[in-house]
Formats: sequence, structure tokens, C-alpha cells
Amino acid sequence: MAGGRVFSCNNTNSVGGSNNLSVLLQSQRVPSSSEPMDPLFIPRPGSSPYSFFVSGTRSMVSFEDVHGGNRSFFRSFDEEENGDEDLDEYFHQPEKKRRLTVDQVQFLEKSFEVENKLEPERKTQLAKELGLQPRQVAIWFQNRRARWKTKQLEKDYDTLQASFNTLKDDYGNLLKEKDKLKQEVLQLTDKLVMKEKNNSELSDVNTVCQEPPQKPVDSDSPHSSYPFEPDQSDTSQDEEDNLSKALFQPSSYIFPKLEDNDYSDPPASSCSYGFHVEDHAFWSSAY
DNA sequence: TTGTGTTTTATTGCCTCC
DNA sequence: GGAGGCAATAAAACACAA
Repeated sequence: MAGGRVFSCNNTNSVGGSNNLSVLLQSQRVPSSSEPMDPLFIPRPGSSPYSFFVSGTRSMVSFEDVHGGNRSFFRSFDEEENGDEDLDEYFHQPEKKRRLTVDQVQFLEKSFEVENKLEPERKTQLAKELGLQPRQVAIWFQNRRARWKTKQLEKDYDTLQASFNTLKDDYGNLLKEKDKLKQEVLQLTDKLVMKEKNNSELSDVNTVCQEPPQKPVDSDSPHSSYPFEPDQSDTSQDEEDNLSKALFQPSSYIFPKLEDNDYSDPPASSCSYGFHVEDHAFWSSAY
């Protein structure tokens, strides 16, 4: 026996002595494999609805009182007249496993819902109510806790799985967003380069011509009326607006993480939009 | 009926707590 | 050291398809 624990059959559901044995009925019988799980117990008048006594034909009985031991076995009351031979046979028959009745299980389930741990007093009470061995009640609770734990693990797993799927989706969306922003940055960078190029070409022209301007050149003014003013048609007002928006919108501060030089350094010139693209501190802090 | 997978009851061994 | 809890496991009982 486990840990030196004793599985004592001390059931006290005594049913009147039909023979000279003070038969202590353990309130269970063994259903045969083909037998339906009909209730084994009939409520005893005056007792709780879950106090039972054996009504079946095959019951485990204890001769504790008579033989002073803990012997238990399966006894067919239909065959009591067979006498000592059967007794001997049953004494040497290993105890079979028995299922609890639906009622017993329901009662235990309710009790488990209230409290899944079993204090000795409650165990005894339950055993008494159900006509089971306290040990059986303890075992049932132990197994029930194990089942509950398994279910809980399954629940936790499902929760984690759902959480993982959400995160995976979010990650996928972020990757898409990142690609989109990357494309945007590339386009804007190209535009900047073009603009710088045009500006430098204009300067060259000015130097070569050495022609004093009719009016002061305001290089900062994008709408100068200077005759050699570059054609700005490639950068429409709308596009410029978009450019400004793209660069200054909060979301645009989050630049995609650059991977393994998949993104060349920004142009080493100052951008006229308020930040220095070569500012590595900014770029690195941006992601 | 039988083979097989699942569930339930029970045991064993180890661990912790008092 | 004993009582009780838990994990692992055995084995009976059960469900169900073929």
C-alpha cells in the first residue's frame, strides 16, 4: 500500500444480518461489463438523499467485525446458500475495480465545485453520505484535481495560442507597414536628391553667366520669378504637401529598421525639411 | 464480436509539511 | 515519522467503429 497507508474497509452501513455474519456492506457492487450503470443505491428512509444501501445482487462485504480483519470481497447474495466454497473463492478473488454511480459522481462533483481540497472531516462526511470508503473519496478528489489541472493546462494553452496568433498577425501587419514606409522613404529620398541636383545645376548656371540678377535671388524661395528658375512642375504643390506630411507626421518618425545595408545612407547634405538625414542619432533612435 | 482508444478508479513512490 | 498531496502508471470499465 502506498506510503504505508492502510486502505481500511470500515464502512458502517450495516444491513441487518440475514445470516449469522454481521455483514458490513460496502455500498457498491460490481456491474458486469454488459450491465448498465443503474443506480446502486436506494436512499435510506430518514437519511440524506445521498445515504445509500446496497440494492444490487453483488456487493462487496466486510467481515471486519467477525473476522477482525480488513477482508473484503465480492459477494453474490443470490448464491449465499453455496456456503463456504464460495466464501473461500471470494476471499481469494482479487478485488475488482468499480465505477461510482451517476448520483455519487454528481454529488462529488458538486462538492468539488465548492472546495477542491478535502479536509479529513469533510472526507469522512462525504464517505458517509455516499456510502464509500473515505479512501475512495480521497482518491476521487485526487483524480478529479488531476483532471481539473489537465483541463486548466489545455485552457492556458488555448489562451496562449490565441495570444500568439494575435501577435503573429500584428507582426505581419507591422512588416507590411514597414515595407510601405521603406518605399515611401526611398521615394522621398529620390526626390530630395533630384532637388539638390537641380539646385546645384542652377548655381552652376549662375556662376557661368556671371550675370547679375535683375533682382536678388532668394534661393530659399521656391517661387522665385527668376527666369532660370528650375521647372518645379515635377514637384507639384500636392506632392510637396505630401512630402511635408510624410516627413513630419508622427507615424513617419518611425522609420523601418534597416537590415544589412538594405538601405543606403541618406544623402550627406542637409535636407531643407528641418532635420539632417545624416543625423545617425536620429536614425538610430527612430528605430 | 472484436479490436482499439478513452475514461475512470486505484496503486506506487516520492515529496512536503507539521 | 506520519499524513496527505501529486505525478506517473496500471488496469478495469466503457464507447464505438468495423
